[in-house]
Amino acid sequence: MNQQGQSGAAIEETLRVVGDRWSILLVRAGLRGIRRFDDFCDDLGIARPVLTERLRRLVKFGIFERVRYQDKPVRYEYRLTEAGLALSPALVALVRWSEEYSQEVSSETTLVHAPCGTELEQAFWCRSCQTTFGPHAVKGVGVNGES
Amino acid sequence: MNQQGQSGAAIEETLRVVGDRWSILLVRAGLRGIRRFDDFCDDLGIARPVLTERLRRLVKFGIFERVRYQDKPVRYEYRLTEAGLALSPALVALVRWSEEYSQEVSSETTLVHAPCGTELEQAFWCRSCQTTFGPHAVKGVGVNGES
DNA sequence: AGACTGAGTTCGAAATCCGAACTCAGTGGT
DNA sequence: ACCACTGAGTTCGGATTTCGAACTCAGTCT
Repeated sequence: MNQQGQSGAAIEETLRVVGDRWSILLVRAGLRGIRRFDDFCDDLGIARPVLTERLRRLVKFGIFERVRYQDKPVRYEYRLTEAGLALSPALVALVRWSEEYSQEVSSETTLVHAPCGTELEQAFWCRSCQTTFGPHAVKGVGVNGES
Repeated sequence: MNQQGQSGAAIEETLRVVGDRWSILLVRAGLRGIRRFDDFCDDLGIARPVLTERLRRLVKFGIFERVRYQDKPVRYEYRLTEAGLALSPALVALVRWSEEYSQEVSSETTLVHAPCGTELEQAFWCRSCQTTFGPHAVKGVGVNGES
C-alpha cells in the first residue's frame, strides 16, 4: 500500500494514534495539568463522545493512564504517562511553528527558557560533535535515499 | 468555546490545518523529494479526492506551493515552502517518538547527524545562556500559569 | 426529597473518508 | 487516423467519523 521503506511504518502508526485534531491538544491539556473528563471537555470544547473515544485510544497506546482517584462514587481521571510526556518536544515544535507561521492569530505568548526568560530556539544536538545543528543536517540511516 | 488563553489559539488553528492523518505524512513525503500528485498517491496510499482536498488546504495555508512545471500539457507539482520546511523539527520529534515508543514496528532506521553519523538528540537552545536544555525548562510567557 | 457532580452513553443529523471509475488535454507509436 | 498512455485531477455512492444535545447512573449535599 505504500513504498516508504521501514522508517515510514513507525511514524505512520504513530499518526494513526495522535494524528487527529484532538489528540495533540489533549496531550497539551495534560501537560497543563488537566486530568478530569469534564475539564478536558470544557477546556477544548471537544464533544463528549469523541473525548471518550479519544481518551480510550490514548490509554490503549500508553499515552495516558486511567487512574481511579476516588472510591465512594467511583471516579477516574487521566494522567499522562512517561510516553505521553515524551511527546512534548513534538508539541513544543508545533507551538513554535504556530507562533511563527500561523496567519490568523499571532499569539501574545511565546516560549522561553525558564531560568533566564530568553526566547528559545529549537535545535538538534550531536553528542559526539558537541554542536547544535538544524534540520537540514539530519539524515535517516538504514534506508536507501532518505532526505 | 475554550479557556486555553492566548497561546492555545495559534496551535489550535495549526492543528486544524496539519492535524489529520495525512498532512504530516504529506510534508514528510515532500521532504523526501516527492512532488507529483500521483507519486503522493502511490507513496502514501491516500485516496485521490482526499489528496486533492488536502493539498489544496496545505497550499492555502502556505505549506506547499503549486508550481506549473510543464506547459504543453499543463502540469502542476507541489513543493514545500519555507513554512513547510519549518515543520521538520516537529516531524523529526514525532519520528523520534515513534522510534522510541511506538509498539508495533520498531524501525530499523534512525535519525542521525549527517556529517558524523551520530544519533541525534533534540534540544532547545538558549542564545543568551549558550546552553541546550530539555522540555521541562520551557515555559510560556504572556499567560498565567503555563506548564 | 430534590438539586448537584462527574463520567460517561445514546441519539439522529451532518460532515469526511474511502475505492473505483471517469474526464480531459496532450503525446507517442503504427 | 487510430489507439493506448500519462498526469492531474473530478464524480459517484457507500461506509465511517464527528457533532451537539439530551440522557444515565451512583453517590453526595442541603
